[in-house]
Amino acid sequence: MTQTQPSSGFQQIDREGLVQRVAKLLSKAIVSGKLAPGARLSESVVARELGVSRAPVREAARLLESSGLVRSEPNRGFFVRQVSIKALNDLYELRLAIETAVVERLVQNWNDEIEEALTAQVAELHRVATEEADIFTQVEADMQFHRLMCTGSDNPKFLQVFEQVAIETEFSIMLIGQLYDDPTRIAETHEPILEALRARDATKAVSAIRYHISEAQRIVIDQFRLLEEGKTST
Amino acid sequence: MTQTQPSSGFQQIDREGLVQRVAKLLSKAIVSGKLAPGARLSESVVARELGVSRAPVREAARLLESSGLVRSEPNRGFFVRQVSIKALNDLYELRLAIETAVVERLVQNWNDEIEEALTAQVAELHRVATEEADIFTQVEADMQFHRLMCTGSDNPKFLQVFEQVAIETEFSIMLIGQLYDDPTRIAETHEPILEALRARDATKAVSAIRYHISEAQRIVIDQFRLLEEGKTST
DNA sequence: GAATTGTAGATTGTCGACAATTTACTTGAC
DNA sequence: GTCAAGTAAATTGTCGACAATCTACAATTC
Repeated sequence: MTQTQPSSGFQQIDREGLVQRVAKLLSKAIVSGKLAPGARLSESVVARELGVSRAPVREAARLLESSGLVRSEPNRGFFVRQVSIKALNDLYELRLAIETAVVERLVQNWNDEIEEALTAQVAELHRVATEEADIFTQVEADMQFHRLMCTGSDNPKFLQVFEQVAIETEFSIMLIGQLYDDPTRIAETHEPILEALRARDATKAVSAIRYHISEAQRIVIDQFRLLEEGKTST
Repeated sequence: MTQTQPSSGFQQIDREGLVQRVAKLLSKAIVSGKLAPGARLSESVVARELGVSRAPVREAARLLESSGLVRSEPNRGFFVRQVSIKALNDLYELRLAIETAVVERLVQNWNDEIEEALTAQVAELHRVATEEADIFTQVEADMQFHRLMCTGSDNPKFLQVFEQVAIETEFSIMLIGQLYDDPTRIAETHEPILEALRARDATKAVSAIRYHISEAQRIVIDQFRLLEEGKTST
C-alpha cells in the first residue's frame, strides 16, 4: 500500500511513473527552448541521455503528442512542434471557449469551498508576486488559479482539455510574466473574475474572463512577435 | 499538397501504424459493449488475442486514455471507463462549448470550399439514411459533418479536442441513431445549422448549433437512462 | 551536369525476456 | 470465525535486441 491506513503525516513519495517524469523533463526542455522548434526528437539520444530505455521515452513522447508539444510522423519519429503566432492565437481561442463555459458552470455550482480555494489562490498570487522573485513560481500560481476554476466547474472534461493545453499555456504565461514590470499586475488581473463569481453574476463573470484572456492573448502575441524579430535579426 | 509528383492516380495505402489499428479495434470493442465498463484491460490478453506484442497495445491504451475511453492506474494497468449519465452530460457540455466557438469562426472564414464540403455532407447524410441500413455508417456520416465544421474553423486545436472526444461522441450518436425511427431525421437536424452558416448569420448559427447539441444531449441521456434501467432489472 | 538508381548507416517499430509490483490464496494466531 | 501475515501466481514496468524503414550519399546513366 501507498500509506492509506492510520496514516502518520507521510508524504506521497515519487509514485509517479518513469514515463511521467520523462514527459515532464522533455516538456520543460522544449518550453525553455533547450530543444529547438522543429528539431527531431531522437528516442535513442534522449534515452541514453536520461539513462533509461527507449520504451518509456516513446510513451512519454506520445503523451506530449496529445498535448500538442510534439508531432509524430510514422517511421520518422517525433519532432518538436514550433509555436507560431497562429498557434498561440488558436490556443487562446480554445481557452476562451473552454473557460467561458467553465465560469458559466462555476456561477451555478458556487459554494464556500470553491470560493475559499479561489480566494486563497489570488492571495497566493499576490504573495509570490512580492515575496518570490522566481518567474516560474509565479506562472505556476497563475496556472493554478485557472486549474482551480476548471476543477470547480465539476466537469472533468473541461479540466482534461485544460491539462491538455496546460504546457503551452504555461509557456505563454511565461512570456507575459516577463513582460510585466510589476508582477502584482498578474495577480490584479484575476480579481475582477473572482468578484464577478462571488456575486454569482454570470454575465459579468463571462465578460471578465473574456477580457482577462483576450488581454493575455494580446500581450503574449506582441511579446512573441518581439521575440521572433530578435531571433531573425541575429 | 497531397499530390506532388507527376502522379498516376494511385491512392495512399494503409500507412497506418500498428498502434493506430490496435487503438481502433479496442475502441470499437469498448463502445460496442464487448468490453464491460470497469473491466480490466489486460495487456497480455489483448496482445495474445491480436497476435501482437505488448508494446503496441500499451501505446494504444495510452492513446485511448487521452481520449477518455480508458483510465490507467500505476502498476495496475488499464481499465475500461464506464460511461455514466453525468459523463455524457459533461461530454455534451464540452461539445457545446467547442462547437459554439467553431461556428462563430466558421461564419468569419466562410468560403466556397467549406460550403461545398458541408452541403455535400448533408446530402450524404440523406443518402445513407435512405440507402444504407447500417447504423454505423449513418453515425460515421453524422460525425463527419461535425468534423468538417471543426476542420473549416481553421483552428487545429478545435479539431484536436473534437477528435479527443470523438469516440465517446460516436458512441452517444449511436444511441440517437437507434432511437429515431426515421433515420432521415438525423439528416434534417443538420440543415438549420448549414442554412445559418450559408447566410453568415453568427447569432442564428450559434443558436442553431446550441439547439442541435442540446436536443442530442436530451435524447442521448433519455436513451441511456432507459438502457441502464433495462440492465439493472435483468 | 542533372536526374535516377543503388547502397550503407542510422532510426524507428516490434518483439520476447526479466525485474518490480500487485493480487489472490493459504496459513497461522487470537 | 475473523483478522493478520506470509507466499505464490499473475500482471505491469523496463530493458536490450532484431527487423523494417528511412536518410544521405555515392555510383551510374543520359
